[in-house]
Amino acid sequence: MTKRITIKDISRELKVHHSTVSRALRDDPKVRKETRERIKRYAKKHGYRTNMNALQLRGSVKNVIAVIVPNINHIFFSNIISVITNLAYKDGFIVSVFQTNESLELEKGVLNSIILNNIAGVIASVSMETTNAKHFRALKKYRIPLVMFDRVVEKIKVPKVESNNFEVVAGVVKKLNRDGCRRIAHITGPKKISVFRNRNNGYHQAIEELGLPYTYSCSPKKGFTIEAGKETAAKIFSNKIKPDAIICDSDIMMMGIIFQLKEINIRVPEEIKLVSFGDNPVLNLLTPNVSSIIQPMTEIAEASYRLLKNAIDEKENTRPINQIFNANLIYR
Amino acid sequence: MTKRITIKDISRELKVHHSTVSRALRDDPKVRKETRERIKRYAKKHGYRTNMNALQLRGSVKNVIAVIVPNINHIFFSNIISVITNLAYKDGFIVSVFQTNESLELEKGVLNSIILNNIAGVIASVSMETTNAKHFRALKKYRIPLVMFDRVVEKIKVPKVESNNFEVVAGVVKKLNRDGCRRIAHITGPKKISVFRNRNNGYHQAIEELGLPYTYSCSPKKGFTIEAGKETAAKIFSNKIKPDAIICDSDIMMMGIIFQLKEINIRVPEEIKLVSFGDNPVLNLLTPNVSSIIQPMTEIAEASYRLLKNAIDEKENTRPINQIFNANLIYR
DNA sequence: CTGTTAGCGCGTTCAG
DNA sequence: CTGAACGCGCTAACAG
Repeated sequence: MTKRITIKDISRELKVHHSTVSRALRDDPKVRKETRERIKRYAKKHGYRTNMNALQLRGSVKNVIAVIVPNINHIFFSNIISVITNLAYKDGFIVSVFQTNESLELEKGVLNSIILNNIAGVIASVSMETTNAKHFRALKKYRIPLVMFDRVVEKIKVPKVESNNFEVVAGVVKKLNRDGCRRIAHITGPKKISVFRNRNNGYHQAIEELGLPYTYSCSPKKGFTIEAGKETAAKIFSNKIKPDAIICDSDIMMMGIIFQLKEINIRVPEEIKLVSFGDNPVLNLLTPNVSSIIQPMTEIAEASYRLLKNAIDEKENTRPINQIFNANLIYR
Repeated sequence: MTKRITIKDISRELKVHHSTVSRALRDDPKVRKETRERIKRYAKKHGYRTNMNALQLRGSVKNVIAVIVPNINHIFFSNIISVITNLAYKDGFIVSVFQTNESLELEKGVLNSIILNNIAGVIASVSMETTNAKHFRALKKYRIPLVMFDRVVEKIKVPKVESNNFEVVAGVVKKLNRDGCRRIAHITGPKKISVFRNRNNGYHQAIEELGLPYTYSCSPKKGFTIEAGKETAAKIFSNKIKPDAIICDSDIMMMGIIFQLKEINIRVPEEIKLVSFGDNPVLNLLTPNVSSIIQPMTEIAEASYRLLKNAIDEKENTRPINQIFNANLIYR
């Protein structure tokens, strides 16, 4: 009651050696069946639990997986975490969640903490401030497998899971153009982060192919917030030439945009068409005039976990795999 | 590179005893400054990290906190986790997140896993199926402090953090009545869970005080989903007497209700007034006709963490504290 | 100031 | 079939 029961306690009580107890508890047939059962019964009765620390100290197992995200609060990330947690649980892993709050400094600290706690593997999506992968490379030194998803760093050779960002945005631009839009703007994130760069490249590529004269793209300084959406919309519509369509990488920001458009009496979709990466089902339901690009969150999460699991089991021999999943446009 | 560097490795290399290295690394003044610095320099250069498992095995530290929630995907819970994660990080704790998916069986498994991994402390909100606290009581046996929040189990004596559920719902009913509503319905969760029972009690108490003839309350079987909201709304409006106001404990369900009301052409708020516990800022923004009860999520998370931290530090001598925070109605 | 020894809980030899 | 001894990495107590 007052102290955790150990193998030695059992051995003392049952007058057998603790190594016998150890074997019995792991169903080693080398222990006589009778003794085995007696030991197991006693153990169960007294609520014996193997001490994971002792196991891990011996190097035989690690059972904690780390998930690093910029922000747990975002539906996209909380969904990913949710799926990973469920999968990991089935395999006997615990999931520790780390949140960088979009700060590189915090991200570095988080990686430190992960190494300190010798964790089995890491699934990560980087902060907006992250440009190089130096701190992630440290994991390799400690033999901790790493998988990146969504916001990946290109310079590091690890398995990665992404959406087809380039293609989907290019497709959206063309679709909008077919529907008559000629001044399409793209609100995205820092170019240094591949996911945003890819999307923006897809945007520019399509604009160019279509030969449209107007381009406008920008990225908020302080992360994707409703406030940033409002400000951005205000800025865009203070310009002389105003867009007739906006593609936005964040549904949270899109909220702010919608809000601001109401303020200045611009009707959606008559005067402007809106498309956003829409992970929030609530938002999808409530904004019948806004088109959504739906990312296959479950698939991304499953693939990320699977890749990490393989790396932990050393099935993948260092050959980094990139998996791309298709996002789908729901056009409204 | 190939293996994690240990204190012994350093001691071998630097021709000192490993205990000296241990002391030096912890800035023990008993080690000559010169030696100390030499050791620390070497350690840093070679990327030495203390092995947490060894520390934990010795019983000196535990640095993992578990947070148990029904569902990470819900804004309320992901918010709580976010705040706790940030706070815990500052104190050197890692946060492991466990998700019960509203299943009692899974919850039991989760607690097993927590005990197995001897974790420093637990912050929990129970599943919808949870009626007794037997599995939680096991934590006590292993001396793992527990704090419950939001969905608490009453029968167990641990620190708890809740909103003023009874009062806030009673207040809402009265407010609605002042605005002319006479047939107010309450959609809640299982009565076995205190948070829902308290809200429903507040509802009934106010109805009674006001002497209103109409009462209607129900709870979805399968948890709070958009689908459940649609079904519930459909059911309510197939009855002869229809409500002129609905209070809903879940904003997700409220989404389904709004949707269904549109289907059957009932106008909000002219024909019916809607109030929901609204944790989703996006939803708040988008539904100007729906009133929200805002829970002080940050405060709840902070208080929960603080209580747990105190329990871990043994500042609280087993005296269980209940903290109640006020939720606020934003009336629209 | 530094080295020696012991032990945290466990699994794995290696002997019997 | 079972016991004895050892070591994982670290710190604390004791001894110089």
